[in-house]
Amino acid sequence: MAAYIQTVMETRRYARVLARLRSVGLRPTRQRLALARLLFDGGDRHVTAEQLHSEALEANIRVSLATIYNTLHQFTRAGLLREVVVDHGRAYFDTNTKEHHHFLFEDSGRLQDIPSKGVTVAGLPAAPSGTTVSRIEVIIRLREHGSSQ
Amino acid sequence: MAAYIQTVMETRRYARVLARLRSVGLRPTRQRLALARLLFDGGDRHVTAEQLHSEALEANIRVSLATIYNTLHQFTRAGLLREVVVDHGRAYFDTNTKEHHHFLFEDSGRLQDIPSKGVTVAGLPAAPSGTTVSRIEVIIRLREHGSSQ
DNA sequence: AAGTAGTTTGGAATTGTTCTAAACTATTGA
DNA sequence: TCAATAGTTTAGAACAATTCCAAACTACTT
Repeated sequence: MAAYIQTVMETRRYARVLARLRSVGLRPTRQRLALARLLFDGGDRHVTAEQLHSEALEANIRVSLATIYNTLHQFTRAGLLREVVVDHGRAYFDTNTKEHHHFLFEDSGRLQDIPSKGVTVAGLPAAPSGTTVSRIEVIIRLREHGSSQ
Repeated sequence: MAAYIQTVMETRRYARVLARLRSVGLRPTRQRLALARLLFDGGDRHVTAEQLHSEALEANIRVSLATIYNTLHQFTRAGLLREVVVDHGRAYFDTNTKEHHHFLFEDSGRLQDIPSKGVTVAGLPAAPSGTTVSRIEVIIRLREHGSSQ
């Protein structure tokens, strides 16, 4: 019985991802489905390409790094992911696409979400003419105590 | 007379940079003095290593790219510059070290200062225990109208 | 089942940056 | 003023993250 429910949920989850991919014009290939599962089953995450690649290999999903990059960018374009830039040299992809901000632990490079709820940025000048604001990003850089910084 | 004043100002500027370098334990070498002049004579700027390198070569200052990188980092450590991360793959160095935020023109990658004066970020949760805020960064990403984005 | 258009892949290429070891130069102190 | 020495600069190699490429593969259509 529990197993049955499990299966139903599986199927539903599968159907959802599948529909999502289709709706943005991406074929639901083996690789994309597997990566979508790694990315979206479970809470919000911040991953790098390398991280996702290792995870995939550990889970016995054979994917090339090139495909990881392709997929991350396609998902980002499709609005399933959001790219966060806090470290030149390394791109993070955030599975939380809702408006929110970040704590950045400078020592480890780790990111933590700050829900946008309640956070307000006031007193900003208007966007220069000819432009529109595409996003406001607030990053709070943190230093760990007692570390050699 | 004008020429004389010019010379005095030159000398003063030189003395200032020189003292500044000395005070942070950096020898005032030919290269560092020349780069300091390129960086700090004139208003606030956002430069990449490559940009500064080209400028130096154009101004007939023979410096290697390695030295550009060394110098930019040393100046940053000394508090003469501030590093801004908005683009993975490219490091920007900002000659404005006062607290302030940035407009980022997404299409061109150009940065523009927003004076911190008047800008307030409210409603942020406290820093996680064991950490202190080292800096709050606000980046307003702009999309240019009529461009192919 | 075959055709075709979209995907995936390994490996090469590219880009920005750091490293290295040798040559050079500012500073110190005799 | 000169030599010693400690800090700098440099070209080029090495590196890391990412993109490009052209060939092999696979999902979808008919």
